[in-house]
Amino acid sequence: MKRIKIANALNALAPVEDILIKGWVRTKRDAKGFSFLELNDGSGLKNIQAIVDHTPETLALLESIGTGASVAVEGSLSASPGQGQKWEVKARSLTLIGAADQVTYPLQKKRHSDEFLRTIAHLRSRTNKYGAMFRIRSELALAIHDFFQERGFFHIHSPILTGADCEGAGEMFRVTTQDRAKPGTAMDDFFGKDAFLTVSGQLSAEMLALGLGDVYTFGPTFRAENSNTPRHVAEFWMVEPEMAFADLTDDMDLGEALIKSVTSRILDRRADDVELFAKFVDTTLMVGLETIIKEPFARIPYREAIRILQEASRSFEFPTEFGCDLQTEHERYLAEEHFKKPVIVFDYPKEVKAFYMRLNDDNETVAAMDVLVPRIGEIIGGSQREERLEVLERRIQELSLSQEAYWWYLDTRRFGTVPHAGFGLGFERVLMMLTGVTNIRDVIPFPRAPKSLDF
RNA sequence: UCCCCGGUAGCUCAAUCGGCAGAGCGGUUGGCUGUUAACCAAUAGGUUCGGUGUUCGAGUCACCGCCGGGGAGCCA
Repeated sequence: MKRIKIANALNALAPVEDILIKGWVRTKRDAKGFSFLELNDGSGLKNIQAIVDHTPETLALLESIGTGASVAVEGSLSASPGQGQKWEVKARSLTLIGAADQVTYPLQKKRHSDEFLRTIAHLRSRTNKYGAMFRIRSELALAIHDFFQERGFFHIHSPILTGADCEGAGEMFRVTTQDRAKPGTAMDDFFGKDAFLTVSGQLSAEMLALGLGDVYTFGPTFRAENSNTPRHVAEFWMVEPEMAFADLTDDMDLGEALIKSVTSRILDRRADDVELFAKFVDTTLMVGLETIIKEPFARIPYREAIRILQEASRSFEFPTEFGCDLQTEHERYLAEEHFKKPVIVFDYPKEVKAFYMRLNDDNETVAAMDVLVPRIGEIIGGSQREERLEVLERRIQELSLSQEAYWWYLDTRRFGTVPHAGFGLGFERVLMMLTGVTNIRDVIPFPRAPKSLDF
């Protein structure tokens, strides 16, 4: 008989005479003459309850079946006389697939701390919370692809290995095939030059956008920064759309639409999983998500943000003068206290932003924009790109960067340049936003961070 | 990397002034029961993160290190 997934079995409209389910035992309760087995196969949050009548054979089997064991149950899907579930499986046969020793199996039938579960990341997807998390994670990835496909964006694969530290986004991991114990130069290495893991797919995305029109990348990104915070990991996933013939307003419109779209999609498709987080992780989650969907995001120029901060009734540790980058405390004040909803800050001083961002007519600011979300902070960072060859060359010079290294980048401004814009969206930070989980290490199955490379 | 807090049973935590190392949950055993993180009873379970030191005596005090959490920086 073909196995049916538990999520589908629980959705049945009528009783089913013959059904086969397989899953892991979440809990076993013994009654007089029979036992209850609650099974979960990961297909959904809800367990299915199986009723196993005691016979000499099943009693022997049930001895070695406890929390964590994997089993197969064949029987009939029947209306449950008990409270709490519509359907249950009346077992005709029970098979033990893999036992779990009750003394050493680390997952108990009770709540565990996130810190402990992180030490058993290989097993935590068997808990309600992490099962829900990784189902939401999967749905979010699909939601992002659908959002862009519906708008005619092409999904491109930007390289993960990159040749030089010219991506301008922080410390990089070096990739080498050389033996640490033997001396050798970069010339002798695999690529004949230094190689690194990418910190951004943006430059590639720009090149492709200036040929395909609208594109996006969605891939792993690596930062070798020694960041020890609940918001940073060394390996994370980033979504980077890039649009030709677009300006900063188009960019902000796209970012806002994307966040709104994926939020409603998750609430629609993974409602029960999100509900778990709303119930046990952050009781204000639903209100916040409704606000994100319904309310237009606030949009203010950087100068206005500075003015708001200066007029704030509270004081800040860091200065709030024109030219200062916005600190975490400033971003949180704007999103959480002042606007109480997502806010897009744009037109930043050129000094605090990257060389490729388009210089505004005031010669002081660039067409950059950050989307700040309550509780999370920066979730999107983007800009209109500098499309004017002379201005771009001057900016590269001002920042003492190498013209030669960017020859191909500059070529696109040399031949048929067009205004274009894009941004980077932190995939894990969206998951934190959607679930209320406050540590980024708990939204990715196997987090990589300084001094942490297990599993 | 900097600042603050923590590390005690499988898990979550307690232990007064430096004086016999405990509880709840989980496990095991037995009982009860169409049960819902079932219930009742009994029971086992310890290198108090590691090292060095102070002391008659250290879970407790000092120093060094490791690990975890929170805040900051860097950033998505």
